[in-house]
Amino acid sequence: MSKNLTSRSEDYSKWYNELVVKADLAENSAVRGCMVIKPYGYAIWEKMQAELDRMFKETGHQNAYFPLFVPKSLFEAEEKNAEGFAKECAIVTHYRLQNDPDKEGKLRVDPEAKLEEELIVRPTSEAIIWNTYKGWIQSYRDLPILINQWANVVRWEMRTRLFLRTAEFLWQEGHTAHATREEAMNEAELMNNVYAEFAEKYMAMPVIKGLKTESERFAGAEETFCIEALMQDGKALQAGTSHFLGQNFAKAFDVKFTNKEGKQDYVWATSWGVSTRLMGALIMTHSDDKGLVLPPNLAPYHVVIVPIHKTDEQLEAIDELANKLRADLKAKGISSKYDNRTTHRPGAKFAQYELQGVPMRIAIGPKDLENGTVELARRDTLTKEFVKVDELIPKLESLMKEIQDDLFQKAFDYRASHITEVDNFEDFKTVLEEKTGFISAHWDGTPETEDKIKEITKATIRCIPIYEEIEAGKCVYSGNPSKRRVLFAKAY
RNA sequence: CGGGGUGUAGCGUAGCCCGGUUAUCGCGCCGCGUUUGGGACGCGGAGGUCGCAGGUUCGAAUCCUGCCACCCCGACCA
Repeated sequence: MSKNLTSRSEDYSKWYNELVVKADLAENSAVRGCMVIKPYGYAIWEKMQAELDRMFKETGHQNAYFPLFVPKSLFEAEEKNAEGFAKECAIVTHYRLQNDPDKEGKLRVDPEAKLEEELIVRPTSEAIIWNTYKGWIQSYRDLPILINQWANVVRWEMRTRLFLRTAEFLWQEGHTAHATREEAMNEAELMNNVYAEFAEKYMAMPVIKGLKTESERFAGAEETFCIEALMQDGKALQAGTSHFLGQNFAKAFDVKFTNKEGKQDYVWATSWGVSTRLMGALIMTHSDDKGLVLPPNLAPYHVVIVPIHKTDEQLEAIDELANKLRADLKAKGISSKYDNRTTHRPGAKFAQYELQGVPMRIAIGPKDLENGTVELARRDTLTKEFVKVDELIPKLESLMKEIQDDLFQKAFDYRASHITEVDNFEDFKTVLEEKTGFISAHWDGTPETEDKIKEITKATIRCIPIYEEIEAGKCVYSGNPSKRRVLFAKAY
């Protein structure tokens, strides 16, 4: 089933609307490709943030915050980085409005209020952060600096896609400074591993850890680690990146330190980030035709309880049982919601919580009160069973883990069946079109071949997998010698 | 920015080619009643700058021009 996030069909627009709406401001609005994230969608992001933040802190990082605006002179300091982002920047040129003398009741930009120097709305924060680090670092004793920032950034993309590429997005960006090349490289790989662990353990989304080729690398980086995931429609998605920046930014911002030998050296840098794109990844990895399917580890609530009743007395009795169950669940760390609205019928509620992807659902009706049971349904398999009230809590505890594991396994099996080894270009094209997914093929290592393949097939090298057996062969396109296979795919 | 498409109520739409009563239908919304183990039903009701601006015409959702927005395909990208 295709899980195209940008589809406008009624079914899909219904569940995107549950999470998010496109920014829809006044007519003539130039707000383009931005998102309003609704409370339920934001709650999922908050769960992601909480787990990532914990993982960052466990690996020795601290949070800080840097300005939204980057003076143009700072922005352009690191040439490659500036060049990479130049085409997609929002720029502040004025700081004041005034009444328009020609149009009653309208405002215009005050031409007198032009800024001396334009401000770039950050598309990423390396420049402003490294300009700040300059003042913080003199000695190897000041290193390492291990800082993360939660922020919004703006990239004026030519074409936006809901969640995957919005003009403004929320993310975290880590920016670290180190005394040695080796330490910085280790940091970059460490954080890529943190991302991979988060993706697999919390999002139940299997990822491939790898390195980007030179042409896919972050602007200003010497090496880019990444995690690549495969969506249900067979397209690849870059889910996170971690960059070894070498001394590029230190040189651009003149950040030197005195090392143990008393000599001056430039600082070594990394940066790494994941964004609200991960919500798109989550949706496209697990959702089905009924809506979202959330892994328990990221669901805003794990269980929803729906009463079914005819009389007020029955509802009271169900309320009592539900509240007792909720207290027991809370004690076990399982979060729940009790929906005893009388304005909606049970069937409507069932459909709504399926749309929201709540992992487990309990329905309690008069028959259950008689029998001492409840009806338990799981979202991922859409199966239902009756469970004795006494056995419910341990059952839910084990189901939490089971659903989490099953979701991962299902996604893993799908991906495993969509990594295809290919040894000639005809097969390459056929597999790409008909089977989709990742293609593992030999590549001669040149950007020219990479470009050519992209031009012909629209497939790009998603990554050079890190943990894979090395095997020599011949390039699938040029026939030249190849040291190893790399992963190609069509990507979002 | 190039190629294609679409804009009609909160959402999804008919009507447009071939101009002509009060702009169609479904969902949703409001009221009353009956209902409640998978998206309830009946009756009544509210809700519209037909994307915007200009033009043609006795008359424009419909034809013409310009603009804007969105979607798909490129280029760009997390």
